[in-house]
Amino acid sequence: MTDSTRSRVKTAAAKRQRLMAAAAQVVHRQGAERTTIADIAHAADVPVGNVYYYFKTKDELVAAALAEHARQLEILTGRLEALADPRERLKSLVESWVSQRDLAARYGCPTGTLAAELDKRDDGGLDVEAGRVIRLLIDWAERQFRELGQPDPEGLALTLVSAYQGMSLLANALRDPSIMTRQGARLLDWLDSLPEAPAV
Amino acid sequence: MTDSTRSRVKTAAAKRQRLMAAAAQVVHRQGAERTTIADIAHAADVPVGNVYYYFKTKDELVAAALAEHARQLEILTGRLEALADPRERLKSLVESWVSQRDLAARYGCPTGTLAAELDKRDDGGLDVEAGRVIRLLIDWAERQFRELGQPDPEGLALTLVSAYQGMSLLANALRDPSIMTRQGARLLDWLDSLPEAPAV
DNA sequence: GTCTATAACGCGATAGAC
DNA sequence: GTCTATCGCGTTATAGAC
Repeated sequence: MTDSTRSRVKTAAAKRQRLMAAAAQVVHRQGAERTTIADIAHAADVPVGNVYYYFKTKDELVAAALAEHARQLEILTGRLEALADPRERLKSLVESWVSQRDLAARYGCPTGTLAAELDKRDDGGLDVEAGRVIRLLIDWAERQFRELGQPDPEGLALTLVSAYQGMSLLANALRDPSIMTRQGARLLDWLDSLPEAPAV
Repeated sequence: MTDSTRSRVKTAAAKRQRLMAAAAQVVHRQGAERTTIADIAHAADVPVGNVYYYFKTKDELVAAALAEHARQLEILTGRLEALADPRERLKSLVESWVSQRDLAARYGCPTGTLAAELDKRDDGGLDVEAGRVIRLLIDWAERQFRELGQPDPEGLALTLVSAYQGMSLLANALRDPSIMTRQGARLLDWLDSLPEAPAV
């Protein structure tokens, strides 16, 4: 590979990455259906017609947005692993949700709203892909509850993520960020109330 | 008003009602954006071009779908008022959610998914209207918690509706109706655990 | 590899015959 | 009051110049 080739590849990869990030952001704000290729191209500062060189269809761009959300989630959980106590990891997760309250009140949870939208389709497997991204979060939470020695860690993980999706949707529908703060506080109390090693 | 006029009016009103019910159903399944006027007209068995006689724009049809959901909600809560104990009313509400688990797993909560979709717009006031329908449910639940003598009835109502929206979204995203059953059971336990008249 | 011009299509909305 | 034919627009996707 020559230098010029490498530089061209690097530019192409960078453009592709810019398009992925732009797709994630614009789709979060406008929804997949209302977002046009031109919207994403403009946000990524890439010529409109050129987008098809990187993504053959619009659905591929939506899939890219999902992958970008999955990447962001992995970055977040990766940071949380630095904490020694799984309970602290979970509480820190809740706190990061609350810190995003203004964004959630305006556009909802990026993955949750996208999953809901894609589930209205009968074609393609994009809806299944969205479910997989949400599963990543549930599975991570389940591992934390298991480490805490909780019975039914999957049920607890489901409850936690369900609470997050619910409070995001309500904060969004009622345009009220304080819902995130108030319900987040309830979740923190709940996590604190769980016994360290419950009787079996 | 002559007999013939009344009969014409009655037919027109009936057609309008059919269109409202069809809009609610089709929009729930396909989402507002993917639903075309033709889809609704076909479901209501009304000639396609004739729809505009009853609803001037597509947005008016979406608003009609929201109104239909509000009407269904009032029918449900009206039935629950027959129960003497507010705790039983709330538990019965949860049970009705669980009984709709297959529909929720396929298309989510009708009002919640529609609200999330409409909140992606910056125009019109349809998103605010969707928030109002969700508020109806929260306010009703709040009255029940207040009758139960609970402190912070609004917070409890928010938690309950939030849990419903969250479990509906997860059941939908993961295509798993058993999530409604399991999280519904948790909600019933929670309602049972609330003291009748807590210390002030 | 990059970008422009345009084809092909589906949709909401309207005009006007019945 | 009812319905059909059609316009105009915005969109995805492609063909092909550079």
